[in-house]
Amino acid sequence: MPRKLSAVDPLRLDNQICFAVYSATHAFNRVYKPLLDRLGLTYPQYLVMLVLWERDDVPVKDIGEKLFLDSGTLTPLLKRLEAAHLVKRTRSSEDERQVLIALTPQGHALKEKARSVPQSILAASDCSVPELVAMKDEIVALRDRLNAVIGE
Amino acid sequence: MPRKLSAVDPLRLDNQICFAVYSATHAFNRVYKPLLDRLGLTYPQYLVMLVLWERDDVPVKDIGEKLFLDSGTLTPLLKRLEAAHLVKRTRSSEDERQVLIALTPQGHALKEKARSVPQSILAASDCSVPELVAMKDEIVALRDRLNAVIGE
DNA sequence: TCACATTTAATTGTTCGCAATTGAATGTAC
DNA sequence: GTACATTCAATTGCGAACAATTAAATGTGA
Repeated sequence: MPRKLSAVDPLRLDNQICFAVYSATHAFNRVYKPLLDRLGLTYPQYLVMLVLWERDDVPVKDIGEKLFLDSGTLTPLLKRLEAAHLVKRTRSSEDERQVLIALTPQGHALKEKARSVPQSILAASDCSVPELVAMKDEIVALRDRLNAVIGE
Repeated sequence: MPRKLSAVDPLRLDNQICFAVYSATHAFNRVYKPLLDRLGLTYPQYLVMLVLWERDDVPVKDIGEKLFLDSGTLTPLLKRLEAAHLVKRTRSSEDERQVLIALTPQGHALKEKARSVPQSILAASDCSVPELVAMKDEIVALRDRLNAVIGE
């Protein structure tokens, strides 16, 4: 007995892993929204803050490499973070092409308010930590294989 | 011997499954770009066409429910598809609140040109079909759990 | 040294994505 | 059958995301 044709149709929406990933991204965004509203951040801004909380006083390029974003996205985003008094943008004196991004005291302080975010997300995902870690590793591996192809 | 602190820091970028998903979405987008350029479509437009190739003459709302997008996103996107002569937008006579989206002959014909896309993506992902299907199912399950929380 | 390439951010223009609002059509309660 | 609520698409405004270009600073080779 042949399985349903739809189960193997390569153009069927439900068979696309890319759509699974795409729609999961938006689902995450919607879960994050109320949590990040309290911090006054959007999700991409939150990602930039995660990078800076690990290490700040870094050039825009470094942030871009970690987040896979370019200056066309980051420049206006960082200006908004600066307008919110969370970061300071300073042109490097050693290499005047670079703009260094440093946290303000408020930017540092916001980390404390952000500590509760990951566990809220964990609760919403309704999934064990080991399961999530395994999924994350698989998705990162897939992403890296895709990115490898782009470079060709 | 304790494992590295960074391995369990919940605010560390590399520990965030949401960032894995977010960055994988962008990686997919970049792989799709050259393929979809040949069809004259963006990735979200391609998703809409996938929906319509399964069944057309459907209201905007139905497309939105399948793709988790609202009219604020779809209305301008569908107008661009109409300007490209791929779809026709007609207000329903039975319920004048609805706008029905139907494929034009060119819209139908584009499906043939799109058939090669999925296998190019499969090749780029450098992954077996069963592995991809398993990942897709896990991600969809996670997405649905996240979406369930949003409705609360 | 001087021409040339490379690096880095910023800018411009187009397309998503969504919240909030609007306005018209439809459904429901009384 | 008239208020009232609901549904549906469109609109507005803002923040990404990215391609393409620009401009300034730096590096390199002859």
